[in-house]
Amino acid sequence: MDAKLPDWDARVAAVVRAIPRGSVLSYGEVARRAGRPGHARQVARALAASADRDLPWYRVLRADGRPGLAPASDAWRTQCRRLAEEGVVMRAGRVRMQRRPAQDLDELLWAPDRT
DNA sequence: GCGCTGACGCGAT
DNA sequence: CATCGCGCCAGCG
Repeated sequence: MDAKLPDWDARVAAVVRAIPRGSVLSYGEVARRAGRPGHARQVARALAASADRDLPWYRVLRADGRPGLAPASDAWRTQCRRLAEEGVVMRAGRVRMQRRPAQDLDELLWAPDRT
């Protein structure tokens, strides 16, 4: 019904804050946990829009394990540094993360959101 | 109101 | 593995 979900940003923030120290999540995974499978881009936008400094946004990476920011950019370096501080190991500019064990294609296509 | 853009994802090449 | 291309969706000219 109401597709506006004014608390979307808040939800994303909550999910991100819940990421344990030294661990990471992909944008897509965050979107899923926030109740909107497939909305990875909106997660990115939410993070970019958020002015919350305490938000561990750096624990959110792309599905391929690379930071979503422009390589060598200011924020990019910050992200790598903070991750390193938490013991997250990066290899060739990307974090080793296990790719999601492809669930049923059906579910992927229908992607019902659970509010 | 329309079209471009982007802190994405994934199969195909 | 590294790249490319296309699909998605909401925010913003």
